Amino acid sequence: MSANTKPTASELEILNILWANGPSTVRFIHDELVKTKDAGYTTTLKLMQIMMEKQLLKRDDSGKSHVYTPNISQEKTRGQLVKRMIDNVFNGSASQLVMQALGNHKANKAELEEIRKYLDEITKSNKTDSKSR
Amino acid sequence: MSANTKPTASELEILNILWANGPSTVRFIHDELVKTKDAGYTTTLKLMQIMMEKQLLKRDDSGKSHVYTPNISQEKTRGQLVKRMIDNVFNGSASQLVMQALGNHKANKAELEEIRKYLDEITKSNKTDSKSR
DNA sequence: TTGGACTTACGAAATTATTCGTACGTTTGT
DNA sequence: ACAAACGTACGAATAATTTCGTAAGTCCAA
Repeated sequence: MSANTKPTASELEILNILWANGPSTVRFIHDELVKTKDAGYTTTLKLMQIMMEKQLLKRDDSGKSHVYTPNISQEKTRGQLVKRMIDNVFNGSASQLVMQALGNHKANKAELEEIRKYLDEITKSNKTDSKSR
Repeated sequence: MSANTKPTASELEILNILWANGPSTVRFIHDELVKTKDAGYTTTLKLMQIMMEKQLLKRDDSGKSHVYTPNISQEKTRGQLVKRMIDNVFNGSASQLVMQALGNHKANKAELEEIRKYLDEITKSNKTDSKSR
């Protein structure tokens, strides 16, 4: 199902806006984009057309302005990108990545608690399931 | 000091080999690379020459074969890449990344323990230091 | 000493990603 | 009705990355 191409950096910017705001026109996306970077309108348009071809986006072209929707989920995309990073940068060790992320960023107390809770859940389901990986 | 260019995917492969094995010749790097992908020898050579220009590598060209050394640390590079991913993919939330990484990968018990220990350390130093970030 | 194996240097092709100009159609306000 | 505003399509320039062919130097064994 759906697309399997890795989004480029620019494509990811567009996807982020779509995931945050729901289905949008090129105009809307572009107005969001120029808040943080320079870009011509047709550049944004072209990018989104290419993303259509790659099946990263779907669109409804029944109205005057076309309305675009992501064709890949944020969740799945994040998973792919994280996996790639674990493989390419951390030699396959997720925990190395985790510790790098924690050490780097100085998470606040609430975040740390959230992570600990999550860790407890995983540990629990690991205990019942004797064959850990 | 040192380089600030972001290594490309191919460059990262080379850096990984160097970080794992220490200073190496093009021949050694290339032999490692072809274990996992197709590549011509001069392609590897050229890549490493370009990495020299970008100051990602240093080299000793006193001997017959030049010996290359990374000019950026694995630690620092990992930090940059993780930061970029947190900003671009996880809207600045390190804990989101952490949980994605943990949920994804099914870390084993030893890894989880390691992470928990690390978490404890951070929590402790957070407690003494009243102003958490 | 000479030829083969090995090396570096480097230009340039191939590939991929990004940017933009221009043409052209539709809508809208006057 | 018509011009300005706005929208899409699309070819092509530019830029960045990756690949490779070819030339030329060095080393060493026969």
